[in-house]
Amino acid sequence: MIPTDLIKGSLKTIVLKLLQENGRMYGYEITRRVEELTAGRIKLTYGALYPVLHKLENEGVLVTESENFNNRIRIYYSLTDKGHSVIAEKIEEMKMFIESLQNIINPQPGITYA
Amino acid sequence: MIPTDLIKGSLKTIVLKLLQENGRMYGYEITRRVEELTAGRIKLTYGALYPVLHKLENEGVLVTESENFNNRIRIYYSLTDKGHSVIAEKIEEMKMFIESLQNIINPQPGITYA
DNA sequence: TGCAATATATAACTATCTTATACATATAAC
DNA sequence: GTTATATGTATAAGATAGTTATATATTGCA
Repeated sequence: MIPTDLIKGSLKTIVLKLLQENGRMYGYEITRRVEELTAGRIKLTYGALYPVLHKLENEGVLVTESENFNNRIRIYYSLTDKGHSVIAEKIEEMKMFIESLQNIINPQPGITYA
Repeated sequence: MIPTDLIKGSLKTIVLKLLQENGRMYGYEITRRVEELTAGRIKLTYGALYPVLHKLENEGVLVTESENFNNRIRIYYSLTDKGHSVIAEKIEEMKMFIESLQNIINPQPGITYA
């Protein structure tokens, strides 16, 4: 398991990226998918996820549609136009972050950035 | 520039990794080296760095030696035995973290973990 | 003489997540 | 039948870890 400290700052980017890939998803589904994609190494907690989803909705990054499935409510989230540009930016930041971390943990002489 | 939120949780690992690579370093030098290795994309703040160094020293992960250079005090930090095993562990976590992030931001069908 | 770089330090504040808790249904196992 | 597990959303209290601002002091360059 990856310690939560490491994951903290990436939560928003992870959520938005999944919505970009999948069109729309509900909260529970997002946690499932993250576990799947990371072989169980990243488990989002609901106490973190739902407040973030609500916040992103309030910021106009996400919109919701409520649906009923088997007598259970599902609240689907999807990206707004603003959301699409936000995630595009966050992905760039994430790539730079990963590249930077790799330069630190696996230093190679002569490595250069574009 | 990479937003600080993303970097937050990685601070300890970054610091310890540099000490593992370089034997011993002082605080100011660490921030310089991180900027160098990341093309200025990661800038550690002293308000974060020094408290972390002190904490790691208190935990027995680091030891210090004070030296005088040009009438300026330099406090060199280096890993203890405990520090060496701590960073080894943290590097493994960091690698899993990076791998996980890559699976999320760059999803490929059929990707599997070892 | 003034500014940038070098060098360490801490306190107040803020953001963000964890942990615990709450509520509610469906389904499989026993 | 009833118990456990999975599904599904939600929030409040507390902890953690960082940012921002500030302090102190020397060197070297313009």
